[in-house]
Amino acid sequence: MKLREKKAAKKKEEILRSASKIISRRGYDGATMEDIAAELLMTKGALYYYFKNKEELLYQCHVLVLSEAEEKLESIYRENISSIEKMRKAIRFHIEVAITEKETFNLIIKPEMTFSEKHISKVLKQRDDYAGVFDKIIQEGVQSGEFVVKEKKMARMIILGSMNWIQQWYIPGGEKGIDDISKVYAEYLLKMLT
Amino acid sequence: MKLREKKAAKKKEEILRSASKIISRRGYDGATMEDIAAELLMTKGALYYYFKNKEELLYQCHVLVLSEAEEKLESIYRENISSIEKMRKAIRFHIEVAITEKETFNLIIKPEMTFSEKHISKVLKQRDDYAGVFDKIIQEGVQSGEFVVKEKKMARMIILGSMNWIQQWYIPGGEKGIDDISKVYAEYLLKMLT
Amino acid sequence: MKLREKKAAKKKEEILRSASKIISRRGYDGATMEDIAAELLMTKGALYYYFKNKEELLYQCHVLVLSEAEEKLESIYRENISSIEKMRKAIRFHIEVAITEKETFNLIIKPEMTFSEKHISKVLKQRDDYAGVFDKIIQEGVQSGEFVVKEKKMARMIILGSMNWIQQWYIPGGEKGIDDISKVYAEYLLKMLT
Amino acid sequence: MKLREKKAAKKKEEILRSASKIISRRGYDGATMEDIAAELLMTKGALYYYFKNKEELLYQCHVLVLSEAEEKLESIYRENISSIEKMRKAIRFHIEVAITEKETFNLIIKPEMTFSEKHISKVLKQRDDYAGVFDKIIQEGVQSGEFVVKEKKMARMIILGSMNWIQQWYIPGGEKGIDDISKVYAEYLLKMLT
DNA sequence: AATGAATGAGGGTTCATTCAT
DNA sequence: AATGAATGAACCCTCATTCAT
Repeated sequence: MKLREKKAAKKKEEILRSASKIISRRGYDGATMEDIAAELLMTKGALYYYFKNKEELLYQCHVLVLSEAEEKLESIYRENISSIEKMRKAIRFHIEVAITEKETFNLIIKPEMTFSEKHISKVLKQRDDYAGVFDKIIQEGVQSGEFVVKEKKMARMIILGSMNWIQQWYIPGGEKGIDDISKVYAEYLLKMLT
Repeated sequence: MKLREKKAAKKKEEILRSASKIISRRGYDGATMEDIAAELLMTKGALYYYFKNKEELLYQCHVLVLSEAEEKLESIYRENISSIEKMRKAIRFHIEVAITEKETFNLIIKPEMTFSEKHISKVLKQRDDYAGVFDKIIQEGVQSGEFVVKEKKMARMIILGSMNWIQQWYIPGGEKGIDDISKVYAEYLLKMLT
Repeated sequence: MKLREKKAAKKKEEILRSASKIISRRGYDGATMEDIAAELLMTKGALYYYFKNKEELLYQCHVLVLSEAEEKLESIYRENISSIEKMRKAIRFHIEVAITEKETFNLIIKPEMTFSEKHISKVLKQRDDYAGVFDKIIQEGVQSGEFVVKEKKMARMIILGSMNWIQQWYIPGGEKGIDDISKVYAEYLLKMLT
Repeated sequence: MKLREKKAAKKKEEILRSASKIISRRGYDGATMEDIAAELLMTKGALYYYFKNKEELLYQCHVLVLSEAEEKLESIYRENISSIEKMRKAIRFHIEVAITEKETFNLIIKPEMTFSEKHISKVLKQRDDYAGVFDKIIQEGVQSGEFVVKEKKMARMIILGSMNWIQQWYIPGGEKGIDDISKVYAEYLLKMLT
């Protein structure tokens, strides 16, 4: 029983990983169920054994990717370091995820166009939760006097927005590596906050 | 003949304006040729008289929107004001365009997914040209001593990225208007540059 | 204009005739849009130019067939003959339709299983209207003293039901022709009414 | 072994009862093997242990339902009462079955559309056998002078057809109950025979 | 005796595209 | 310069059926 379920759960996750890869490569509309299945050496029909339909599959992708990321982010928030250091780590982490898992992170963009009413609110909630960790870091920094920010939400938007944009121009193996980018972004964005 | 051509050109532009509205409302895949035609009280077939295919139509949208925007941006750059003021104006302008013409500006995101190889390089070139104006302002500001920026390209990326992200959360008629947003963004981003 | 429209209307009717043929041959679920299109030497897609979807196509079949039949039935009712004679003619007509156009008449059976809520009420209404003509004839016959019927609705149900069942066993070119059947049915059913 | 077989037979019958319920509720095409299995708290696959395929399952439904009905009908025929009374009872019984077990009785309609050549002749034979009991009652009644019928087959067709049609309009819990309907039908149909 | 998992053939539907008129 | 009509490819999804376990 337990074994079976575990196997099924593993398969589901496997599918989700593949799916998010394809989806971000081709876009939500561009990624066909056939594509996703092919990547997994399955047939279309098999996907429907695990997921009710395309939207459900996509939604689960979103849940998987974002909850993992949020967890990691929270752990950074709980570390016993200065707010500046937390923000630096958070920036570094987010950029890494946004780039190396570009595939899955793209799902976050334009969710209204992808999700039906049934899921949209939950999707937005999860996004807010994730962004909320950045808010908490900023808030903490302001209270400790490390940051000087009046419009905290706006600041957070600027930080996240600028990082999410990286995917647009980042070229793997290009001149600048993730490390370089992270350092500069952290430096400049922290300059804005302090 | 000349008249004919002018008439056609006008019609073409009319189509492009409508098209970009629809496309950004529904997304590139979501917008059907039928939708676009309907908005113009035309039939699908007529569009093909003016444009070879959907991609061509989209490409022309991109050209139209971006060249207009670049022109305006250049005119700001040529104004006889400080670099800080130019940047403030540029930020204000870009945000305004990105929001009020969100419709058309969305075309800029993820061009590789939409355009075939035939157009992609030209599209990217135009984007670079547009971004180049920001580079020029930064460069000028650094030379004049107004800005202190070592990684100029990165700084520009942060500026543009953060602004382009606004569409993701901006709600027309919401708490914050474009003016408010522009002011805060300009303040914070300039804080980063100076 | 008028010409165009007429042409389209003709085509629509053509499609409906073919469709009802196929549908009754294979059943509603068994009849694929491909089958229907093939019969008309069209492609599937073309059908969707004329009809929104399969249900709409089917619904229009129903409307076409039943309104024609009702009209004819009404004309029998308006003839200047005895109620007995009217009933005899109506029986004869209905049997003929039910047999020779078996294809289309089968649509009437089990409409709840075929039509969605959107159409079901209209479909049932039309069926009632058609049956209503039989009611009128019975009513008239009772008033004129030709018929002796207390449960008029039931009598009508028996009459229509028995006739609709003919399709189940009738074999074209078999021992009994439509004429024979009609005569016997009329005789026996009238015996019930008088 | 014997026990095993008995157990299997019991299970088979259980399945058939459930199946006919589902099938008639949703129609033959509408009822999926999954639906049928679910009603029995089984999985799809298990059905295939007992029945070769869907058609076989349906065929066995038909056999079960009809042979039970025929048996009962025969017992009515063997009762020591007048032909009129037998017919009245037969009518009453058939209506009851057709309504309360509407689920299973629908299988009888349009068998050609459901069964392949392999089964069709046997299905039709069984239907004929069932109808044959009505024939016998009519025949007996004619010989005893109770009925006056020349076209006996036709008369039987009218009787059965009118009754089978009841499902089309009968609404459980409606104005008329089975008792009422049976009485009127018996009265009118007997009027036709006598 | 039964299950979970997978397959594969189709079915309805949408749409960019074409073309005669 | 534009339209109505049609095509065809692709897509999402369903389901009877199979099979290893």
